[in-house]
Amino acid sequence: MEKRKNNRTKEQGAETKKQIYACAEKLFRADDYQNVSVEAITNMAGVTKGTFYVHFESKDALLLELMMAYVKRMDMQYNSFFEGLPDEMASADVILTVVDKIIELMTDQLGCQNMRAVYRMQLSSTVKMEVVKGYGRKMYKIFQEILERGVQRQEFITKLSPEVLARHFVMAIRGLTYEWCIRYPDFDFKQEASMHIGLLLDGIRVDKIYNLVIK
Amino acid sequence: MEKRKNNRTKEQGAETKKQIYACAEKLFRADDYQNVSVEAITNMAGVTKGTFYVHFESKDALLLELMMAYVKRMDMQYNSFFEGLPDEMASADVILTVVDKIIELMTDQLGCQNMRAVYRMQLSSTVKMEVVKGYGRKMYKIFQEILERGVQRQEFITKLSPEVLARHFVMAIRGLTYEWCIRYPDFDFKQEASMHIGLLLDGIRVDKIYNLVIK
Amino acid sequence: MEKRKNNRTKEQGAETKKQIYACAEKLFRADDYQNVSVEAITNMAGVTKGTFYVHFESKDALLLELMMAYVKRMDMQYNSFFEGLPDEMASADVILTVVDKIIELMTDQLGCQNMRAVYRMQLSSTVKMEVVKGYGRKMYKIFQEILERGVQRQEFITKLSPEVLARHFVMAIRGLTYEWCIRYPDFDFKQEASMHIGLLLDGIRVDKIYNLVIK
Amino acid sequence: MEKRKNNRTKEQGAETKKQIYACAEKLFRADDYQNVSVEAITNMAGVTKGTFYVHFESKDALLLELMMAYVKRMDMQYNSFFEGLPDEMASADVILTVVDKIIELMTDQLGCQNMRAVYRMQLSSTVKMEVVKGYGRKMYKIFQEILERGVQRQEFITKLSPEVLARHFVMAIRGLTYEWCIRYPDFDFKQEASMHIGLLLDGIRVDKIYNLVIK
DNA sequence: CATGAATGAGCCTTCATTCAT
DNA sequence: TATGAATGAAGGCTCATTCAT
Repeated sequence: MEKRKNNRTKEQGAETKKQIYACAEKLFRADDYQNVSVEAITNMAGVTKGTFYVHFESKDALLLELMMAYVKRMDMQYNSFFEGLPDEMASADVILTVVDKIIELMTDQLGCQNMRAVYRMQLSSTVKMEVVKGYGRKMYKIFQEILERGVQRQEFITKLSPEVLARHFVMAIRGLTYEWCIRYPDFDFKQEASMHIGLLLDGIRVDKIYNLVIK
Repeated sequence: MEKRKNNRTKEQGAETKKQIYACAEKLFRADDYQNVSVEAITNMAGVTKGTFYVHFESKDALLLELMMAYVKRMDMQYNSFFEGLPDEMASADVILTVVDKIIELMTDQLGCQNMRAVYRMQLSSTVKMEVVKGYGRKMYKIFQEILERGVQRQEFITKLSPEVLARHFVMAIRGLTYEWCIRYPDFDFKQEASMHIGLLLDGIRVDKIYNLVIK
Repeated sequence: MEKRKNNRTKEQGAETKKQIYACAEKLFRADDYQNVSVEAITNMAGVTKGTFYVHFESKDALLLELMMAYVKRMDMQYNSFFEGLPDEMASADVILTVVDKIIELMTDQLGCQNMRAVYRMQLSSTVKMEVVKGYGRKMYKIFQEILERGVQRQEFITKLSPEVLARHFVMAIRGLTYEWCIRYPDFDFKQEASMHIGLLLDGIRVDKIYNLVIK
Repeated sequence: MEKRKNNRTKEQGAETKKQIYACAEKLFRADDYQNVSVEAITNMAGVTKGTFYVHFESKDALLLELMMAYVKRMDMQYNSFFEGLPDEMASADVILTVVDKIIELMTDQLGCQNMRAVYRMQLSSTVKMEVVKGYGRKMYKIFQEILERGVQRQEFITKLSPEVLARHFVMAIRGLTYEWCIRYPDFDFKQEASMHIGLLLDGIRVDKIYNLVIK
């Protein structure tokens, strides 16, 4: 009898934590981390401030958990999306499609405010970078793979190694994301990214070069 | 006699303001805007809080002034450098040289920590965006001008307008700068920028394309 | 068991609020609203400033509650006294008796200093007028009712409507109260009020007029 | 030569003081004393804060001067107006006309905010009452005189002495003024005062009583 | 007489966090 | 697990007043 109670209590506890978690996410998406108070979160979650501290060590700890989850989730999603693409697809299209997906995920799942928080954290020397540092690692690997294949298939031509190129693509994505963060909502993330990555690709795409010369 | 007195008090006032200004800059460089209190600034400047409000309408107003000064200073320097370049220089080289100069200015005059502060500020929702939006305007104009000329001289070929292209070059610079800020000191800003901008140029440089095809 | 605990904490909270409330009242009685700081209140109440804001949204909100309580208490007491009066009593006497009672309540239950505080508050532009405006509403209704009945019973004769007349009686009471507040203790509130209201009644009392004419 | 200079300086000084004075008056009329800052006054007067303290010991001192001047001016104006009325005018009309004039003076020359300040001061035990206390003295004398004459001419009939009656009329005026202060701008001071004083007069006017009985 | 920079005490309010229950 | 009262440090800002010039 006691056990059952314990289980139920635990379940309820987990439920409550999830609730808080979800509300925090919603609020962080709408406003800056610093402007979202614990009270606002607990009010939305329908619990008291005390409860918050039962489940989270601090506001910072919550943010950390949140971001770790994001990074993990994003990375997994990039990857599974990438792996789902048909092998015969043109490498340039693969890159453009993946980029599109990445932006879609950021826009829909993270939201601008959250991304902003991540970027701000990276610029704050104080904050534990470890968590956030992992961010982009998967993206880098994917780009590298695609580029490598593209070169092998002679779709791409370049003097740079796939590793170096991949780094620059990731940098471009990061730069665009930064732009999105500071220009939101007056920035069409998807379109600008397509164009920008398109530009980078133009320099290495065999087909484009061929086309230009024919003309 | 009266004038001199007046001048002297005025001078002192300006001095104090500068002092506050300088301390604020130092502190904002080290920490986030929101975490720097007016009191911290005035303590460092050796004045009272009241004095702060003699010279600045609010904490926000100070930040605004600070950022405007940054933007203005940088913009002026880009420009005077650009105007000093010989007209007959190849457009691609002009771009690469200007980019080099921009990086040099940032590295030598502002420093990474300072730039970091600017970027952090831009990510703080507190700051009125209007001012920040002006940032890079000069850079943008310069790129636009070079690209336009390059197209006219048939050094560049592209389906995009010079305006759009310029925007993307500026974005690239910004992205690289962000990268520099978060990777410092493990990031060779100059080299990475040259390579990155080089990649972007590759897609529009007539000479490169020609070379590739010949081979 | 859980409930009792909850109740106890709640009780303590209510207790604290009351304590703050009482101290605020005391201080507002002694000095102007603007000159009483939240800190002064909390110091007196033996709590911290933070606690204040647990129980009251703002200093203004506290004042509002305070005033509403005053108004409500007084109004209830007027009313129950009035309703206890015999129906057959002469209307002029009813008015004079009610006025007597009103003065008695003010004198004995509120006290001059308190009334002073209320009047000072009403003169402070800070306070939201809506609440204050309600003040005297009950008194007004009572006067109106008596006057109406008096006219119907032909004890009173006047060209003015009971509503208008009632308003003027209320104003007279308020004026007298103000006088009491600033002249205390050199002002025989009860006597002066009787005389003053008597004068106002003289103009509408049929019996008085009749008497005068006979003579 | 020195003297002339001194004179000129003095003149200018007086001018400046007047200027500050006038601006303070304007601002106090528009807003509460506590909400009008020294800076606001000096800004409007086009002088610096330092100058303010050359001419006035403190903000309070300025208010005091202002009020003393008001009281004096008002009293003088009541009086000269009253003395200008034709001797043969009916006493009731004299009272009504004088009351009208009093209200006019308050409305046009003092303004509601100023009056409010006076009334608040009277309710503040701390403030030096001496100055404000004189307020109304002249008014009382005028009423007394009119009432006395009215009784002598058998226009008024009452069991009360002119002194006592006069006191009640003054109280009524004060009450109405208080009402004006707290109800402004939703209070038609002139009309309400006419009506109210009319009511008081009704009880002592021989003509009115006569009229009623005839009907 | 006039300036205006500087003061410093004070104000209201916020908020992450603790803790007894 | 959940509550909610209490904390206390901090924060941005105001303003009457002083004083050297």
